This record gives sequence, structure tokens and C-alpha cells, in this order.
Amino acid sequence: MAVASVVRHTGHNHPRPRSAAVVDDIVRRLSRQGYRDTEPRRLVISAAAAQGRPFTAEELCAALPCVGRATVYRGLRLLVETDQVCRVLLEDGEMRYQLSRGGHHHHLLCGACGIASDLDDCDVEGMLQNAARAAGFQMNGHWLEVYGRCGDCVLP
Amino acid sequence: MAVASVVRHTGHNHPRPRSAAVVDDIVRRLSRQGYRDTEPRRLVISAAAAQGRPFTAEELCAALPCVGRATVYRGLRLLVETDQVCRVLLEDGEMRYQLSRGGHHHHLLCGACGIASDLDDCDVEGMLQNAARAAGFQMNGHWLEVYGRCGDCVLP
DNA sequence: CTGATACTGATACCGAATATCATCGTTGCG
DNA sequence: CGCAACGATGATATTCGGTATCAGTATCAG
Repeated sequence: MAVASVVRHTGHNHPRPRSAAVVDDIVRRLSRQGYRDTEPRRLVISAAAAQGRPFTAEELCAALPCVGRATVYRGLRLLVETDQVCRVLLEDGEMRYQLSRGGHHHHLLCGACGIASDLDDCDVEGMLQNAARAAGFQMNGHWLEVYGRCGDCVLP
Repeated sequence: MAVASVVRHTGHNHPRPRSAAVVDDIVRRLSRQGYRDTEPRRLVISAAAAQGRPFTAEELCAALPCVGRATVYRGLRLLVETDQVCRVLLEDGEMRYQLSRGGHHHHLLCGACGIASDLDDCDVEGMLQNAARAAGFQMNGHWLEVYGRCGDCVLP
């Protein structure tokens, strides 16, 4: 529903019909939390959605020369804080970002193509709880990234 | 095994053992790899060993006003590269460092006192292998941090 | 002892990220 | 609809963590 309403043109060509829905979705969620619906913010979200793999703030800036640096950084930070974008930790320690469906999940990071896919149905939680408790530690969170090769990049 | 030889930097009551021995140990290992035994380098190692919790490069610099910034950074980088120091990822994404006994391991990070102890005997490896394979992903590494409260910081 | 060279450290430099602040745009409200 | 309140923007300045440079120094093998 409500796809037609929102086509607020900026003079930009409209390349990605699909991602527009994603942007609307996120903007709506932000609105519900009191954040305004602005053109630069939409551009930031749209650029984030257009990335095929985990990206950096600088990459977003480069993709949005018409949006101020500060605005890009603020927009990205807002998206992370509201759980629309999640952090992705690369194996070398570099931190990147990626549009997220929200909620706790982990990533399968391909070292070849750089794509990060989500790892579902993984019950590390219980195992960690036990291991932590055995060490006299009360666990209430964890961070996990998995590195390797995705299906498209493994050698046959 | 391998519990007695090296200092356990784990949180619980550390009677500050022969820190000099730790430094000697690391210097010896570095020498074996062709790195020289210098006073500034020893100071960096010593300062790293003196930290009670994960530290940043800047904190080392502050603790070593008599050693040049560049030297501290180079020293720390060398220690990380040679696996004498490991990276510790805080829950908020900040990266810190800690003297390490080496080898792959995980951390139990206390959000109250900030101390990071090692998590032993945790077989996430196998479980992750399976979960990854089920997703058509060839895993060959992972990064895991566990957050919560250590035994000394849980409320009674 | 001595020479090759790894190391040091003051400084300059760089890039990422934030603070500032005048201005603009969005939204709620009449 | 129009207006005022105020959140958002963006050019700029600034901070900050980290690295490159390079002349001088310390280490260590022979």
C-alpha cells in the first residue's frame, strides 16, 4: 500500500524503484520516533540501501557529493542508533555498516567478494551462556562475526 | 594446559606478578624473530603489561610521556602483529588492546569494571561451521566477544 | 671494535569525525 | 492555509588518532 503517494521528485532520475519502498519504510519508522522526513536524510538512506556490501561513512559521502559531510555522518549515526543500519566488523578490525532488517543477528563475511549475508538459526546464545556461567560470568550480550567464502566464491 | 607459564591477565585479583619476567619473555620472543631489544620497546611492553584492563594506544602514550608517540604506536603494532597483544572489541564498537597469551581465544568483557578475562573451553567453532555450511558458506575464521558482568560485579 | 642497519623521536602531515552556527525546511497548530 | 517553533542542514573550523619523514642513535653480528 501507499506506494504512489511518496514520489517526491528532486530532479534526480529515479533509478531504483525497489529501493524506494525500503527508503519509505525506514523514513516512516523514523517519523514515528519524531525524526523529520527530509530530502538529505532520504538521500543518505537511499545511498546506504544502494550499497551492495558493507560500506564506510566516507563511501557514503563520496556517493552523495550533493549532501554535506556532516549530514551524511549524522544520518548514518541516526540509522545505527535506531537499528536501521548495523555495524559490520571486518576481520582486520575495520568497522563498516550495512542496512539491516534490525534485531540481533550475525554476519557471514566473504573475504573474496566482500559481501555480508545474515546468519540465521544459530544458537550460540545458549552455548555461550553456559560457558560464561561456568566462568562465573553473567552474560547479557555478545558480538559475533563469521569469516570465510560465500557460496559464489568457493572454488569448485 | 599452559596456565602456569604466563601471567593470567584475567580480572580476578591479580597480585601483579613479576611483570619484569613477562617483559623478558616477550622481548625474548621478539628477539627470536629478529627484533632488537631496546629500552623504549621494553617500556612499551611494560606499560602494556601494567594495564589492568583493555587499553588504547593513546593511554599507552599517556603512560609513557618519555617515549615518543611514534615509538609507542610502532611498538604496539608490532606486539599485535606478533600476537603478543590481542585486540578487544568493546560493545560500543571501540577497539582496545590487551596483553595476550597468544592463540585464538575469546573475551568475557565486564561492562562494570571493564576487565576482560579469557573464555576458555568454548567450542563455538564446530557449531558455527555447521551453521555456516548450512548457509552454503565456507567458514575459516570468526570473531567473538562476550559482554556482561564478571563475578566481582554481579549484584548479590 | 666496528660497520650495517634497525630503531628512535620530533615534527609534519593526513584523513576521519565532530563542533559551531547562521540559515533553511518541516511540521504542528491555529 | 499560513505561521511560528524548532529540528535539520551544510560550509567551515577544529579536534583527534594515527602515520610518514628523516636525521641522529643504539644494537648486535662478525
